Amino acid sequence: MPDTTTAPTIDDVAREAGVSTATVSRVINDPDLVTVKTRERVQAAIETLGYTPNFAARFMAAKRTFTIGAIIPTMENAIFARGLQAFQEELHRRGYTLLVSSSAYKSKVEEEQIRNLVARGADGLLLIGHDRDQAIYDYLDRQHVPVLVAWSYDTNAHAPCIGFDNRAAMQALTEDVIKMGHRRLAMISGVSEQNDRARLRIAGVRDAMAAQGLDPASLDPIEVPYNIADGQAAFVELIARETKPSVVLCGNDVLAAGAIRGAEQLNMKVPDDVSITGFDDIELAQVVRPELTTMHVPHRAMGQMAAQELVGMIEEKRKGVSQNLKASIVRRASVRAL
Amino acid sequence: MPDTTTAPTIDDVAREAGVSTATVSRVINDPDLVTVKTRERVQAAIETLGYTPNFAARFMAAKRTFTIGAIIPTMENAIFARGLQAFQEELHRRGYTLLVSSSAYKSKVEEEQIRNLVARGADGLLLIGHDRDQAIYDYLDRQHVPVLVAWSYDTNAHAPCIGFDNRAAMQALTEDVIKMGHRRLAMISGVSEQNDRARLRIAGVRDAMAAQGLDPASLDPIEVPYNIADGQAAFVELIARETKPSVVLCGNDVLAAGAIRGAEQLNMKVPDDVSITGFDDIELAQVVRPELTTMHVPHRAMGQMAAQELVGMIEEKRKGVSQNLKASIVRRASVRAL
DNA sequence: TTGTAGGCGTTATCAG
DNA sequence: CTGATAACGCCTACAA
Repeated sequence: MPDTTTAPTIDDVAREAGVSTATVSRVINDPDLVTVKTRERVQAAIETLGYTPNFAARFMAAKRTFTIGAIIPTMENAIFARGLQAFQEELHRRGYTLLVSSSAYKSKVEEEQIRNLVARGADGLLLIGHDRDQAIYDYLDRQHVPVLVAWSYDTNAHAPCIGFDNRAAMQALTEDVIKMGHRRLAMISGVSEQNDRARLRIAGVRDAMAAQGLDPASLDPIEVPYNIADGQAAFVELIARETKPSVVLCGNDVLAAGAIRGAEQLNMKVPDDVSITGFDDIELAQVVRPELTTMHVPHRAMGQMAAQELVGMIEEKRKGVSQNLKASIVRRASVRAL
Repeated sequence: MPDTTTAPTIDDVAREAGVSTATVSRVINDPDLVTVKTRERVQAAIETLGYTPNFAARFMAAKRTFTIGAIIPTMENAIFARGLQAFQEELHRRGYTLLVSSSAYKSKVEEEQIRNLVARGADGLLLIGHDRDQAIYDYLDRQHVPVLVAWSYDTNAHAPCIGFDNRAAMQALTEDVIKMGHRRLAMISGVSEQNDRARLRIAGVRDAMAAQGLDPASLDPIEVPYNIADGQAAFVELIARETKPSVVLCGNDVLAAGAIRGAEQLNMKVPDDVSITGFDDIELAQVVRPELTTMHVPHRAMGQMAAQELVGMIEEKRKGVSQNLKASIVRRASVRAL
């Protein structure tokens, strides 16, 4: 009598089907190696017992899990949602499962999650941005876990990446704004510590200022967490400065949405009294009024390509090749020419 | 010479520290059982080798992973984000790691993810809503994996739940609207198949209509996926009907945001020409213009309580106890009295 | 085509 | 307090 109080194992299936465990294993992993007849018998046994292979055991024996881990800074806003969705879809298509954790933008937490996912046998990891301790890369190296970085392109970095040039993109957007006549620039940035995207976007604004004859040092960005309330508060603070900005460049669309609220709060009209730009072009950018002028990021392409590349690295045991995707300016109503 | 091409194991640590593997295991899992001296020696060895215990092996031996799995319908919009964040934080506080997958509202995918998480040794599972095949609950039962359902309260269901009464909440919101003078109601719902939240919200609208002397059968909800574009299209379709609605009740805030865009597209003023309501009270509700009258759901409380309850079920090996949280109407500018 | 048996990295039991 | 050693469930040579 089978033990129903515990999950069925491959032994139970073997016994039920009257074959060896090796045969059961084969019909699961390489069905062609088994006669149709026995295969069917085994499958029936699996069915009636409701057997599911135990991943842990499988992993220990085979060292493969067909699982990929992704650690994103946050699930609270939609910044990574679309890209991750595409990543997951492509992974699914290739027979991999995605496990995701969020680090709340805390590097300690991220490290913990990385170790966790690795210890759990993730065949590969997707990380956002390059900024993290070298020790983590060393660890990943020792564990032979392929890592791919997304959302940021930087060939000098330790890991291959599928992303875009945050700095150049922000420079382009800023130059566009300057060319529309803006001279008094202000910026609301995400917290730049351990966040290359935020850091590089600030640098991009300064690049543009320098290129257009403005003083880069005069930019004094406010750094706040990426959420609407903080963006709003930062905007109010910015407007209170002695030289009131004509445009507020935001590190992302969420912050920009907050800035728009800040403007409302101060009874300022956007873009008549002040222009505002975002970054990322998430759905939110078209929901707020006025719609945001922002930098469009190819979220889905990035996610999909990342999946392809990471799976390639795993299956072909090769180094990843980085890709620099194109981000492009989307001009909408939140900026006006002066 | 230690093998540096492969991850260090407990054996390596034991050798390095000159103790047995059992001792190493002890300093990791129950440090008090070991002398301070040997403990320190072992910890040093762990440090220098960069050792991380292998979860799979650990799971096989101990049958515990301190991991909890959550499967949410989507990560693309923020509906579940805040609650999940709170869930994760509470879990982290209690020493558990959260692994999340998204099912894209597809029951087949969800089932796959469930099996995956279980096979992977999840100590417990968080699922959204009650609607799924009985077979899945049976499977979970056989595997002795505790399950908790969130976002929906229903004591007749197979699993304990931490949620709110979707039906009663929607009824309350609808009655509120009716009492403001609205008689021509229309609804944009999420796809209700395998989605009790959507289904119950429709029922709630009908309950309210019946209670207020309107004909429930006259409601002919349009069901679309939960996203802005579909909400917009549905709104346009609704307005084209022969009896133009005075209020459009939406299954959630995302759909409502879409409806607002639909109104803009048709040059209708909200709430002057048509009122619109949402559900969930996510951040989006306060970003759109006009701000949404909606049903506030206690996302964070729900997530936190779910974590507490699920951990309790796991650690005390007991049945879960359901909780009916209170959702409350938030009146903002998208509805006007007639 | 199928079966046998060793090993994967830990934990836990039982001695010492 | 510490050390052997037997599981845990599966995969994979190797044999038959």
